[in-house]
Amino acid sequence: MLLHGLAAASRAVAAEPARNAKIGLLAECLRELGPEEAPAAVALLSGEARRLRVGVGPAALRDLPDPAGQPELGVRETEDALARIAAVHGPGAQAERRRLLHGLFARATEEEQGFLSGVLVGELRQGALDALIGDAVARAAGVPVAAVRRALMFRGSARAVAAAALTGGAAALAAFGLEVGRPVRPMLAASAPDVTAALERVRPAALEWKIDGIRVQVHREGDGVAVFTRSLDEITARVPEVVEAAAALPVRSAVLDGEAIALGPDGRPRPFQVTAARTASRQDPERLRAEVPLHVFFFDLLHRDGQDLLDLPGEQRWDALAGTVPEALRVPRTVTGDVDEAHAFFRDALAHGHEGVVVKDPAAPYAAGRRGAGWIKVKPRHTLDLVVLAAEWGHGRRRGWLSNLHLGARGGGEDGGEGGWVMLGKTFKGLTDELLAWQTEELLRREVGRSAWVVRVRPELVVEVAFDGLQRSPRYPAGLALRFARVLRYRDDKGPEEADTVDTVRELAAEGL
DNA sequence: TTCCGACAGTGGGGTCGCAAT
DNA sequence: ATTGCGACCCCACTATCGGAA
Repeated sequence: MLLHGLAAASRAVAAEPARNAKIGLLAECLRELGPEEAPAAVALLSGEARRLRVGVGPAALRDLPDPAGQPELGVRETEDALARIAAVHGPGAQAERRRLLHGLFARATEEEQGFLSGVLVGELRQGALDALIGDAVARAAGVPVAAVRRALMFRGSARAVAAAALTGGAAALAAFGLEVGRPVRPMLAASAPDVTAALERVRPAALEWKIDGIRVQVHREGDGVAVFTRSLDEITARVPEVVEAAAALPVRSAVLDGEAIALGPDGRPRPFQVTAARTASRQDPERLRAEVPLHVFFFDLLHRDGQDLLDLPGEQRWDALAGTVPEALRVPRTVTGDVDEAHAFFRDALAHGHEGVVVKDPAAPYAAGRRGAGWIKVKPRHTLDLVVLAAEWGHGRRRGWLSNLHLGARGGGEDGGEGGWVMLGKTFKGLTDELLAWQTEELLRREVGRSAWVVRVRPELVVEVAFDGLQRSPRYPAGLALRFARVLRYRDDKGPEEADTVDTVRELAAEGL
């Protein structure tokens, strides 16, 4: 099949609102492609092709050659071309990548160019990613959806699962299982506003500290250890402390789930930025660990000595973990049905400088790759009343609306802020369609200037903003930025002169927020 | 040669709308 | 009613390349 056909299918999927219909369109397309070409199509459609690190982003897509008049690119050929671009490294790489990219785009029609750009920046916007594509693979191959889902959980790659399903059917999918050394998709947590709400959903529950580090999945086989991130990238060489901790466990083989975090000499967590920088760096790990030591807190055990545990209830997995991992390497935990006791545990986690708690259903199996209701995270919520300084035009379904808000605190003006307002960050979250329409109108009424994406406004509207914490910022004038800011509501009862001041924010930061 | 800007990619993430159940 | 999924974009950071100093 030509890329043309795939691009057309993607466009049809985007235009179709119903999920079953999207799956039907995708399945039909995969059937037409057949087992030879469908895996490549799955890689392109699901965003997996991009994860090869093609090295092409929005900037490289800004000036492109004129499109071809006639479609001629094949699906397989396109995937191969992207892989070739990804393989280019070293001096002259940018020029060579550009040459290859332009060669590819010059052979693509206008619609194909748009499709390829979407693939490369991960913005296909067809309303179908991994999950729906998985369902489409199941339908095209005539196998149960559950079989595909399970294979996907054990094998991050939708491409590989599609190839197996379409050539070997259910039997081939059944061969996918937990393999020590190959990462599975980590189980994710839903969230609740507070401990009480979480316990209403799960009771009694296991509560564990929520550690603000990076997720690690640790595989041990004999003397060998491999460490993977949440996105299944391998970081073994960067985290020797984790490797040593796993190597010392009294097992032949194990797959563990946990969180790695930089702790200070007092045992209190360092800011997330410190952990992130440490684990992202590929410099000499021995020097790094001397400067910023990591600690690992394990909270789950998926496999031990030849036995898969992930279908067991959480309680049993924890018991197995407790029998395998010393207490110092386990996340602090309690089991209770009592709301007061749960609150006390939550407060204790915060008192130790941690992020909050994860409330877990003791009966829940390990639902890899799902944001199931089995785990619920709870974090304290802070709020500020801030002023809207400007807004950016939205994309996709927010096109035509002012979406992303620039948020400012009241300041003396000596902070480099404009007109006495000090910008602390942006947010586009928490806005309903109704609110988007309303704020677009109200903000345009207050417009004082604009550039390509940004409309600056008179600082008159006050929003109540929730956020998780404050972080050091090299970008914003106060040297501080909000973490995970989202809009709760517009304060029509407050004028800008009643907004929170940057001094208040500084005090919060000093308190360790 | 060294420095620095631009870019890509990765870590952490919350909330809404809607289809399906 | 609830759940699952995709879309909407945030901020900080490192690595890399390539051109300026």
